[in-house]
Amino acid sequence: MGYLCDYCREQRSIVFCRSDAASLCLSCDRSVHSANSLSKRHSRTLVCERCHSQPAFVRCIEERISLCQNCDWMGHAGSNVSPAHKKQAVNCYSGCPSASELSAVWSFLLDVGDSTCEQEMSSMIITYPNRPGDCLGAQETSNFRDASVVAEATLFDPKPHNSEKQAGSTSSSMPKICLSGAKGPSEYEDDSFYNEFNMDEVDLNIENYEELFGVALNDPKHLLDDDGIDGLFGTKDMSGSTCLGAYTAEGSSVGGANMIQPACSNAASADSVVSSKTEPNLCYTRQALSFSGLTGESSAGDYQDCGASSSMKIMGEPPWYPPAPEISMPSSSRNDAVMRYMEKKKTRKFEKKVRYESRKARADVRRRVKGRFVKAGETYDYDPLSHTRSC
DNA sequence: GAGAGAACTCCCCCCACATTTAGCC
DNA sequence: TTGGCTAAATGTGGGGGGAGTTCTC
Repeated sequence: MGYLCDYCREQRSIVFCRSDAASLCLSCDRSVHSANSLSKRHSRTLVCERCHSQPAFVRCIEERISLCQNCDWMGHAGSNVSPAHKKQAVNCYSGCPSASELSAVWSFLLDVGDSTCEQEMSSMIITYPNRPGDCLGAQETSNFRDASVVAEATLFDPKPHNSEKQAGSTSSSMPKICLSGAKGPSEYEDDSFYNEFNMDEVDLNIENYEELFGVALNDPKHLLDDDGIDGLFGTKDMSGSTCLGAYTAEGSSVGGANMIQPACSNAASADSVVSSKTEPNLCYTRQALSFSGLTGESSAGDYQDCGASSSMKIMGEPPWYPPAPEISMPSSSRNDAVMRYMEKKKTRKFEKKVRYESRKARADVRRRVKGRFVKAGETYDYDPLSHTRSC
């Protein structure tokens, strides 16, 4: 049993939201991030199953565990423990994906050729079934990032295509995308593949989570709040578009350019609104569905940045802290993260929409008396330009 | 447990004036 | 139909203060 959801504190945390620096269960994740358009942009991924405090960026097939960059490094590259473990990249996602969409995001963990893909997918999140045969071979493992290339090319090419062609020499044994629709590998060979992502067909019912992940939603906490203000509990609008994130691999033919785009990287998300506005996500939009991801050439920091590293750094955490056997993250740090999450939840509001920047620019330099504008030339007690008071 | 008061939080309102919009010719 | 002119409406941010909530005794 891992850590409990930072929000409901009842369910096991499954995903990690970097913007909120919080680990959430799936139902809370959906509840929280369906609140408004800003929260929908939060990039989430699986939570590291070792430290339970960082977003997982890779999954070790041998150990059947999803790991963050740090734990992966400490457990593999940084030690003698099976550095050649088969690994697969773990995608990020944003928005309020349905169960089928979520399964699509993470389905590369499964062998597309396996007819039980959907079945396995359903249990993947919870149990992480050991499927050594599903993943990359040892050769591919060392270059697992290429899998993202294939995955992305397969995902985003608007036309049916041969993934092997798209992937080039590395594609022959690359895992393909398996959608939760589980119609079989042939699904990817025609447009029906993308029909899976057609918003008209996307099931946004939260019940899908229960169907897919077996997460009980009976807890009233999972219901959206009525206040309509707090981004976490506000709007009941469930009709927002779904935005799934996945790794964007460098060299991808999609988008027509090689892009080094740390999709999940952004300035530290001390404020989710700001981070959402500035998040340089590279979104490939097809209807209402968009993907973004990491470059295959991203540095370790880039991968780390896909998770909470930014906020953790802001909190003064060293980027590479050694994990403890059971709890790698200091409890104080975790508490800090939870505190930040709660604080943000408390203070989050809909941002004020500035319609006329010119007026804002003027207001920003207008002199005031007790907050009120004063006529030009009159005495004032506050000058925004000099931040001084004249009387 | 109930009530009173203090402490705290939230949010509306005010101001001047450049800009925008609407109406008229 | 288009352009020019005028008047009214709009919107911008910091701080005060009222209203509501929470906490303490």
